[in-house]
Amino acid sequence: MIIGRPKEFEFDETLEAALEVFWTKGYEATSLQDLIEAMNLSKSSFYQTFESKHKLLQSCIQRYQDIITKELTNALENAESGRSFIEGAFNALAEKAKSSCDHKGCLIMNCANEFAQKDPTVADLISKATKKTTDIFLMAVKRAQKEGEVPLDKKPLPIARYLVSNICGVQTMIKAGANPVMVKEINGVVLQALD
Amino acid sequence: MIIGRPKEFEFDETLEAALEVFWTKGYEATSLQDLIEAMNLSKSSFYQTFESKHKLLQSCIQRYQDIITKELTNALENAESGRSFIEGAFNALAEKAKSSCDHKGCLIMNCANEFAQKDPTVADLISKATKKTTDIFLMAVKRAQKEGEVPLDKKPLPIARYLVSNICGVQTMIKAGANPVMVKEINGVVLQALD
DNA sequence: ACAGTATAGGACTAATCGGTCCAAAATTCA
DNA sequence: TGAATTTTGGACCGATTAGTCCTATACTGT
Repeated sequence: MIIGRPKEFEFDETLEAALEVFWTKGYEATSLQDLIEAMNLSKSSFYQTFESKHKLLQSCIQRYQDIITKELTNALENAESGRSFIEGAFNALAEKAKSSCDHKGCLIMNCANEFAQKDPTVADLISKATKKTTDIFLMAVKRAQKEGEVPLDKKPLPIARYLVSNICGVQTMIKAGANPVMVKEINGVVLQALD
Repeated sequence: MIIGRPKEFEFDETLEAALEVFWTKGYEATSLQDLIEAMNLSKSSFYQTFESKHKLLQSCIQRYQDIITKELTNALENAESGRSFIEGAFNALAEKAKSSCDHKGCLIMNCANEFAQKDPTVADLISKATKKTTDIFLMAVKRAQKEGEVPLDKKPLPIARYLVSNICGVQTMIKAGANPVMVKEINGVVLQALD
């Protein structure tokens, strides 16, 4: 049995609310006030549960990574082919560029940009998350090769890293104001690397 | 003749000192204290000359754009070929990845990431700067085509945009912890788009 | 020397920052 | 009911935030 006064919030809900705020505003631009309002938490509950703003960010990065890893893995499993999974990922970016506002990008890469390598703890999380995503694209490329949609003489790992790098690049271009046409144009060139 | 007490600083010097700080730390993470220390300026001189932290950022972005536009234009003019200019730009990134610390990336893209489209004034500056850089790469691609180092059937503008996007992408990957080997690997795939 | 003009130093502001702490409230168990 | 345990609300903290303002200072022109 749980003893003591029961919690008035759910851990997952509040964590994901915080994730949303960090994702939208960035770490530095997010104040504690912003967080506890979005999370609908008292300050005491906040600190008791998440320890500090910085620790909370780490938890958010972790959670974000879990979510996208699951999503991408699912998408790859359900994709018609390895190649269509990859193309789908880039098409999704072009779709995102259409919705006028809230280009949040990718939390992992936002943090990579904001913290660079200044914060070792964050750097480590970022590096691991990037590796995980790269692994999924690596599987996709290998599968595409098996399926005959990518030439066998191409080395799959550089291609996978190239694709991840391009997702970051395109996402940044969107933040820099690229419109959907530009994004599709770029995507077209990007995907020629698979031919 | 200049009347009144003479300035004890030079505009360009202080502006570029500020640029360096914004470039290294980002906008939000930079305090006024950081700025006036780096600029070696009194608060009064700061506000009299640069109006506000936000206006100063705009001036820095402008200055940064002027600098890189000049540098890139020069590099292109002095390059052996359009293609070698492009390859040189990506090799420079791989070089940067070697020096262990201070991966500052590109101020323009850092700001694009930090502000996304939230700040219209900044968004406009970013968009214009991106266009200028793309124009230089466009010239490079066209020149490479004339020189027979890029097939004539490729559309130069999408290629130019693709190259700029990849510079952003690679720079983000470096911030995410990519080592020089990874960067070279990615660059190799990127440049295949010119074949 | 002195008026006019512009810069520099730094005290000062109100607001906000992340974070701590303690007492009140809400639960379980005896 | 009352002791034990946990969460919650909110007062409180010193430090820092961006920015203002006034006075002392340093120069030019007369």
